[in-house]
Amino acid sequence: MSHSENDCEVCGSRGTNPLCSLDHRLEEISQTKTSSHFKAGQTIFYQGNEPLGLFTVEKGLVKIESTNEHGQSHTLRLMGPGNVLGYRSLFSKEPYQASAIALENSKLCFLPKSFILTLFQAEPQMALQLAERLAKDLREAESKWIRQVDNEAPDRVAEALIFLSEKFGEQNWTRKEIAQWAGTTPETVIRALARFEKEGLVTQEKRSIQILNRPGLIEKFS
Amino acid sequence: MSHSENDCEVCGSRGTNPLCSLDHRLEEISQTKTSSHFKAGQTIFYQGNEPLGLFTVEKGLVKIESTNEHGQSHTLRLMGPGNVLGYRSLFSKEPYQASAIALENSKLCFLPKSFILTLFQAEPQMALQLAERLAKDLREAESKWIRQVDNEAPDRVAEALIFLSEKFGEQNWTRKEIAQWAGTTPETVIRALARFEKEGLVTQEKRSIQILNRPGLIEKFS
DNA sequence: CGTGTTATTGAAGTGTATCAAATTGCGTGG
DNA sequence: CCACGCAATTTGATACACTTCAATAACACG
Repeated sequence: MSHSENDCEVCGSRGTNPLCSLDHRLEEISQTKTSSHFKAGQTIFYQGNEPLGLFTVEKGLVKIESTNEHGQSHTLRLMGPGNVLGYRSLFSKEPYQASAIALENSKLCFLPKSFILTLFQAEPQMALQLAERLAKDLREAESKWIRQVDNEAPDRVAEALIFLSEKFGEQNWTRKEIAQWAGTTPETVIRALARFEKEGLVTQEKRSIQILNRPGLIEKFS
Repeated sequence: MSHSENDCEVCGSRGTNPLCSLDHRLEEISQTKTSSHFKAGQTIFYQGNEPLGLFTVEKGLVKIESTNEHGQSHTLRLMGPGNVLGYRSLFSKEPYQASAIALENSKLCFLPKSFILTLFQAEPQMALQLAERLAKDLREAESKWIRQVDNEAPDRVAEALIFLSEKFGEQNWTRKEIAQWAGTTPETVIRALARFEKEGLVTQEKRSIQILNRPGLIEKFS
């Protein structure tokens, strides 16, 4: 038996993705799924629309971002290889509360809602694994609100630097992207970075940021 | 057959509680559960501890509150009759990230973790209903972070007034409790209330607040 | 090589936390 | 039932962190 490029069995992100954790369902999933490519900047789904199903990031990086009526955007979550997209709306039976946008050229596979629901019926532990993800997201979201209240902007920038580098190391984040994650403005990010550089915590070369003293940054927000 | 006061079959919060939605399990649940009373101010579970199981609010009001190392507390969620406590930690397999404290004299019933897990095995749709709650909590938590970033303190106070009165009407909230919900200080709440009173949106009689112009308040944060 | 995006810096204004002090209101025990 | 004590509320003054706006510089890209 030969495997095409689109075969789940040879997918690199299979190990970390709860949707593909069941060997005996893999062939069925492989046949049902659709593979799609998105270029950097393209939108995978839009805030306000009805959920279609679940996406899995096979390669690339996707941000979940919410835009208010004033046009200001904030980054809520980031999804890399093996991560699932769209489960919040699926579980809550609500429209998407945010848009999903590719940050780099990405490959995703898609499973329609009807199939997912049948799968949940037959394999409840799969739903439970996604619910576990949901519960952890909730902890992170509530923690983030608290830190927004308690910590000052530079501390949140420090936290953003640590988080973004830890989870998506190679990425070259813009000041604006860091601001949208830290809940502040690009100018404040720049001034915080200048201070961190003076304190010897980071260096800035052109537009890229290198962390010199990780513990020093971590101390700022904990 | 006679029913005791502690019989699930005559429990007022049965209709809204996903844990008691299955008629054919009700007797089993009724036998397994433990009923407990908590006076206002008493703690039901503590941040940092391992989850024991799930609580259901039968009567009263409970706040989920997180306290940081500096002793500042913030209210994350509020639970009234029919609401379940402790599901986040149960799903995420993490310790409690916050404490649960009774705001008024409350009656809760408790089901141990082992029983819940068996129940989930047998009745997956029950787990899915809790996951739906989780997904909605996540939406609310992420929205709250965004509003903390975008809106000014008085707007958040207006929002707190609307939310708290809508969901737990009769309650007489202190300025501090409003502040802990709105992510600000009691002083700022007081000054916001004074402004709202001058604008004819609310009146303050002693320590109680009456909303005069609901739409006017809503407009402040939307 | 030019054009648009991103980054940087400065100045100005303001919202809100913080601290301190006075007052009000409430519950408790005498 | 009143008086007391304590907590909650209120008000004012102060400080400052951060947003906002604007103008310039650096860089990436076609």
